[in-house]
Amino acid sequence: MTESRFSTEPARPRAPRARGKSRDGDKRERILRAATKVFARKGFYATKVSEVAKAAGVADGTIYLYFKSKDDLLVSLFEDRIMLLLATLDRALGERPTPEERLRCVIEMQLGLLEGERDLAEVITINLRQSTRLMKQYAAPKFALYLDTIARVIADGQKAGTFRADVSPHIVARTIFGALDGITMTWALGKAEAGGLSRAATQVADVLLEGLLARR
Amino acid sequence: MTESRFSTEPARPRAPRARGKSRDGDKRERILRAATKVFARKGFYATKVSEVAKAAGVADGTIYLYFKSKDDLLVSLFEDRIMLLLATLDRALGERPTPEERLRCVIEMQLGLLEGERDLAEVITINLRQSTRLMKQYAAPKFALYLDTIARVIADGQKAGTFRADVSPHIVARTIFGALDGITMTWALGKAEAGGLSRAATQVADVLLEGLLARR
DNA sequence: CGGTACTGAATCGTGATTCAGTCACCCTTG
DNA sequence: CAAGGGTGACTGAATCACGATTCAGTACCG
Repeated sequence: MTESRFSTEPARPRAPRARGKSRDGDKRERILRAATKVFARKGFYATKVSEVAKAAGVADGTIYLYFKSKDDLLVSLFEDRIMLLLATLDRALGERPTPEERLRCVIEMQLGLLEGERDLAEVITINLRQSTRLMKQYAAPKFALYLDTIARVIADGQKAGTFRADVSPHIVARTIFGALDGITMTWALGKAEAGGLSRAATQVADVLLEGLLARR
Repeated sequence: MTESRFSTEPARPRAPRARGKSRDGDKRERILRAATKVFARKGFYATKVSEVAKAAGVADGTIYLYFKSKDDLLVSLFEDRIMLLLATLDRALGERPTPEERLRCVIEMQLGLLEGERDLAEVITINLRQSTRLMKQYAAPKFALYLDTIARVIADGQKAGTFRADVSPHIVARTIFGALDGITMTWALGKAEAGGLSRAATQVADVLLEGLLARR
């Protein structure tokens, strides 16, 4: 957890080489899944590496074959998932022509990804925010990538004349992201009823779209 | 950090009795301020109690005269500040008659409180989200209080016919809170330019208001 | 004095990380 | 085909630094 005082990051452990069936990708994924579950239940700080190991059905030491440290486990979890979201989103956006559809797509996608994954939602909206250092150094760049994608949707809509042009795409992107993140967080902290997120998605989209449309 | 297995919480340490000038309220506040600064810089987990003590100019043990534990320090920080925000907000809302003004008031107040206090902003948007347990047990109730206040503003506006009635005040409240929280977080993680928050406030308010107004 | 606020060095449990082995598998060679 | 041995994944008990918390003692005030 201490600031590394070396300028060169220690090499991320190479995952054991894929062999035949891929026992390995399997194991890394199993550890990530177990970590999500345990982190969500107990919090990152209160979770012992050995508990993650037990939940994943591997030995304590095995975790260090796949991840540099406990921190790295958390960060990898986030990076893996957000990159997946980004890829899915990019693909989906390709098929939506109008700005309205595209905005709705963003909203439905972010909430949809977490709808069935309460644990993941908890980890990302709560546990990930451990330290400023962790956030700034590792999470912020990926966040920025995601925010840029949203901002581009807004900017395109403005250029097309669909969205009002008197607001900054970046501020709007942060607003949208924050709104969704907040919805997710309160959902995860509360009863997390099934379907709650998608119901919220529609309303959030309705309000934001209405607020963003250019008045003629 | 472990789940307390006792049904009765250990009594919060009584702050040393106020005497004459109030040396005590002073000291508690000094510790809270020091904690804010250090937590923001290093993160909660990586901060040693002794560092907070040094920053506050008191002995390590003194902290335990005012707070139950390191956790309690973080939670108290949050509770103190959000209760202040709530009180200020309630007072201000009393003077704003129209729903539009009231909504703008909420937005300006939440962002305004943090504009000059980057450290506090970091602690609340980032460090506070340590563990699910901490959040659920201590922070969530205060959050709920705050969200209710916002929801009431929305509901009143709907009753008055100013705001559209086809969205849930609670979902809208979460959306607004989340948007502001997200704006604050990205601001704190980034350059945190002076004035950045109030500039954002105007735009967020413009978009949300436009999205919420009833169309006739 | 008696009491209260405060101090800070010592304690003591903890848990991340390491590493010396074990195991399973496959390739080589006779 | 069997034996030998090399390779790399995996194991889990031991280490060892760390830092929250405690508490015996000091200082000060009335």
